[in-house]
Amino acid sequence: MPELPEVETIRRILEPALTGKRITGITMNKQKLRFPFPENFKKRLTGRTIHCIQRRAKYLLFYLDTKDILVAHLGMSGSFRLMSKQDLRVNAHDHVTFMTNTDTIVHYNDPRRFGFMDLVDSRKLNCHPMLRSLGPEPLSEYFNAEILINNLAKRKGAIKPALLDQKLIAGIGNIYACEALFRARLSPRRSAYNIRGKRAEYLVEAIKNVLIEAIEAGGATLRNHQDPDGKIGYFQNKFSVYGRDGKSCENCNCNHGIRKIIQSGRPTFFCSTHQK
DNA sequence: AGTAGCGCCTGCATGC
DNA sequence: TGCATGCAGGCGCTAC
Repeated sequence: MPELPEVETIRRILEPALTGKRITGITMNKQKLRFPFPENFKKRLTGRTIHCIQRRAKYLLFYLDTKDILVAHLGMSGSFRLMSKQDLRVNAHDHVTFMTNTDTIVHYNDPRRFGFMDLVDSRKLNCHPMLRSLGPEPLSEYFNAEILINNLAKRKGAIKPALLDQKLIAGIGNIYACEALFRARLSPRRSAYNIRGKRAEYLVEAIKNVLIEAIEAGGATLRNHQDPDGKIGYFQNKFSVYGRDGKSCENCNCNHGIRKIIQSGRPTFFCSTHQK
């Protein structure tokens, strides 16, 4: 599923359901997802208690009572599903199942297997290859106009692909890049280094606001994905541009409406009248 | 050194 | 109906 708001939504559902619970068994029916599972995956997790669940960018971090952290990334199609033991049913693409010392079990489902799981020593979390070059968390105080301007200064290309670069800002994906640029009234084709001063301030505000609103809505649900508790988010109903090509722009009376273009091989949706 | 393109996978919508 | 094609919320690797 997952951009930052969707991963945060999942975290908020899993945390109360799993905190303090002990993993009593693990079932896996694939050797690897995107990458092989780490050595002794089952052994290192079985018997461990989950202390808390945090998030960094689009990664879920399960802190255990050992020094290990279970790092999980959902790729394009990963999801978690909470169930009780009496309803235990394995669906297609349930690749990992966690049993606990309570009635709670968790399935990790991922049809495309672009996600992955790893175990990392908590003291070395920031050295993990997938985490060490991540840029600032957009909802933290460390993400502000000054930082954004700095990070964009050396970028030659357009702003929209730059927003997808996790080294510059962590957690934004294709939907929220499009939505944030619409809110900031900035063209996705504008040069990244050209965003300074007020424009950078508007963009920072737009990014923070769209992410916060999406989290409050329980994330966006596309293609029948479900949250761990079986519910769906509804932010997809509040998209201003994503997937709305050919429709009219809510903020102007232009004739062209919302357009779809391809940037760096990925679709971008915008209104060329509203966004400059 | 920064950036575009490709590949990894499956499921779904579309069009013939 | 059946099949081929294109497309999808991510990201690392490669080649320029």
